[in-house]
Amino acid sequence: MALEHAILVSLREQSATGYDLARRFDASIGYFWRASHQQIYRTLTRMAADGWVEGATEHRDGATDRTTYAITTAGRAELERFSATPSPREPLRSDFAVKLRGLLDTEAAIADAQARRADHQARLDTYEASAKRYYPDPSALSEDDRGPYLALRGGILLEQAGIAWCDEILGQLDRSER
Amino acid sequence: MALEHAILVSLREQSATGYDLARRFDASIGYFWRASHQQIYRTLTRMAADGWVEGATEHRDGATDRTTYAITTAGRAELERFSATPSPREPLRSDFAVKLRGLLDTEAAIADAQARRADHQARLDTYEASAKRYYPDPSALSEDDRGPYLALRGGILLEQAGIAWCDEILGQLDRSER
DNA sequence: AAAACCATGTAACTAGTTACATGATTAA
DNA sequence: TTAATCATGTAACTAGTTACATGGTTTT
Repeated sequence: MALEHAILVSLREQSATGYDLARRFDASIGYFWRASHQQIYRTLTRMAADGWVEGATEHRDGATDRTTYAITTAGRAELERFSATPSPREPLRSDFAVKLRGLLDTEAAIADAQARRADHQARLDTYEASAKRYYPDPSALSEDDRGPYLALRGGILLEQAGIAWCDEILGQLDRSER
Repeated sequence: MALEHAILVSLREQSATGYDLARRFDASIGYFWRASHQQIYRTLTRMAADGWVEGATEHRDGATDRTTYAITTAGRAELERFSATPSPREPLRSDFAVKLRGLLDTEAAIADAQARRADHQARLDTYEASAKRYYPDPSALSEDDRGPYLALRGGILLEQAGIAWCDEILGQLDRSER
């Protein structure tokens, strides 16, 4: 399970509250692993019990208590163990491909493909802006940047493939629709 | 949830036992939606209760009873409803990308990328063989073949993107390793 | 004779989603 | 003064995984 590991990766970069993590999971690390705040709080509690993270609670008058989590030595060890373990391939589950496979409603499929294309394009734009901003010269990356850069490249390649797929679908279905 | 719909798509093509479906989920429809036999039997029971499929049980002396499921009118209606509903984008969850993002062990990452590349290549070979066999002339597809062909094309494009990603990773990490 | 395949499940567990809930602080 | 943001959760539910279980039939 990688939610724990995604959290560890993020906390290694910078300690954070559950709330901070939830926001990071809306971008950066969240490009590769989705998680809701409910899940994050639940998982942080378990990780603290396991000793992978340590929470420091700050009482603030008026405002809600705030717990900032930091990665522990055991957490770092776990990340190293994870890092050395081959990752299983993610099981593929695509509503859209299932729908295409059983194609019944061409017009709906066209609308769907158009919406997906726009979504892919929007993400691609985000990723490319990130790449340009943080890694302007990929041939001269610092050691710390290589991993994040390559992860981002994966996102870019996947979005591009998604766009190419939508274009093929639209090409085929639009033509046969007329 | 698309497991029900993947089952309906498959049963619409041909009625089947749970066992048959489980095997189909190792190939064809399973290229786009993974499911274990346990999940399939459980889901078929619920779908029968919902009236989307109908099971006919055959008692065979000596051998285990066998229930063959067929899609019902209600099941077809549900498939049409599904077909007309925009599909949400699948939430992205990649162990491998998380690992890359927090890159700690370059050698392990290289090994991982090599294994993934081989896996992508193997699937790509399978998909391309399927495409060649069943849809030798994509410019002249029958109406029934358009959906399955386009779904397969999605698989092909995704695997190609996966291979390209692995190659970039290996290019970067191999170079910096030496 | 052993292995693979046919055929169907139960049980316990882990992961993820959806809905609901609370209450302060800061920016428009 | 209204909306957005900060901050944290509980509860109920749905989906998926892992381990275990049974027993006949066909192929090597």
